[in-house]
Amino acid sequence: MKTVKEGEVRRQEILMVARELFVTKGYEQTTVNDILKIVDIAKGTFYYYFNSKEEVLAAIILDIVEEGAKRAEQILKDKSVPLINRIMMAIMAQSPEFEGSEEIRDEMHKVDNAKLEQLYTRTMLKRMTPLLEVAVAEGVAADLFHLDYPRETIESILLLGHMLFDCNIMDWEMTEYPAKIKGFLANMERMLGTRAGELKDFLQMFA
Amino acid sequence: MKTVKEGEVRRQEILMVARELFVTKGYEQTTVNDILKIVDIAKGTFYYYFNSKEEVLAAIILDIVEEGAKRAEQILKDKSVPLINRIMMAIMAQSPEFEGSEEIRDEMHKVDNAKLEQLYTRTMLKRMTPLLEVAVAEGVAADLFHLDYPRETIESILLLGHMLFDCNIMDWEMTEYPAKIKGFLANMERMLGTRAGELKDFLQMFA
DNA sequence: GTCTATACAGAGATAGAC
DNA sequence: GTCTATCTCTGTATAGAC
Repeated sequence: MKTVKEGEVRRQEILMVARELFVTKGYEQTTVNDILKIVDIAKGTFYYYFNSKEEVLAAIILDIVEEGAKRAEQILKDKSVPLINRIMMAIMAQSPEFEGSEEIRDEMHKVDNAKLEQLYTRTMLKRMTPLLEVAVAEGVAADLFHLDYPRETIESILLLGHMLFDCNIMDWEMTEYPAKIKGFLANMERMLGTRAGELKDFLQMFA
Repeated sequence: MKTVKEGEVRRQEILMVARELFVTKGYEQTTVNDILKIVDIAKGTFYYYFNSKEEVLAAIILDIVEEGAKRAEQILKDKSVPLINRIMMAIMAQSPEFEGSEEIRDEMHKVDNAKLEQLYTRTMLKRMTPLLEVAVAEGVAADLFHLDYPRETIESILLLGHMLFDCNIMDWEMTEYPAKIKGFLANMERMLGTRAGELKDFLQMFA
């Protein structure tokens, strides 16, 4: 049966279904046929809209990163919160939550999804670095931060935060996380060149 | 034509050929049939030795990481060199060189090899962390380093060094590298809690 | 234990008709 | 825009030779 739809509608349908499947079954475990069955289209239609399964992945990741960046942006502009806390919260909030469901995020990283992870890291760094550059510049101007390589430091912090909050690259036990988070915060402080302990109230959340 | 070889010999043959192909053509672009043609065996033989193409990849990466760790170990035990320099050199030397050929390493990262990269990172961290833990403990005992989360800090340094020296995750221009390396060194110093400038002679190499 | 040969299911991707 | 048919590749599973 042939049902014709307007291009953008069809495209969004494919993206929605694919995202749901990638996130629940994993990227590699999801076949193009799985997607076809649910969207109820033929293979040729799929490849009319996307050149490859990977292109679908890239589009989805762009959406996910954009959603995270929007949350981070909101947090960073609330000047009533101390700067260093805003930065930390922005990094945490940027992590994909998928409508608040933690279970789905866990699924995302349980499975073997090297491609998804790598593409996500790359895209996220590109999108988030400029946001944090502004925030760090604010801290430098206010004499809160003291550092010589802001751009490199931001990239490092984002990368480490990603490994910590989003990534399955280290197979840590739940019990190890408090130490990992405290270590991350301590090193973030040192790299930014803040007076030590500036983040103390934050640290107590993980004590 | 049937040539019988002792198991370990055949296994090594497959690994050698696969490594060459993965590195020159990329993991995804290399088919099992490519390997078969060169080793001159049947498909059944390949799957007699390995359960999957990915299992071959894991074996190769284990070898590569082991070679890097051996180089790092050598460097770390030469007590005539200042500790912080040894650590920096070990991190650089650990990076896969494949018999000294930089071209091949470039190939390795040019292609789309998420699985190879991720598995490498994981394996490398597992192997290298204990080595650096010893070195950092040496520094702490000598009152050179001052840090509260040695393990987390080592993981961070290795991860960042990997991103810098081995990884194609950031698409940096050649001209950006000096700043990236200097930034990395500065942050490494800060995380380890050395007196600033301890690495100054090292930094001049990239000035 | 080691190897060949081959057939086959299911994956991603393409070509061309409508 | 959509479809069907077809291609290549991975990986499984044979049956059997030495």
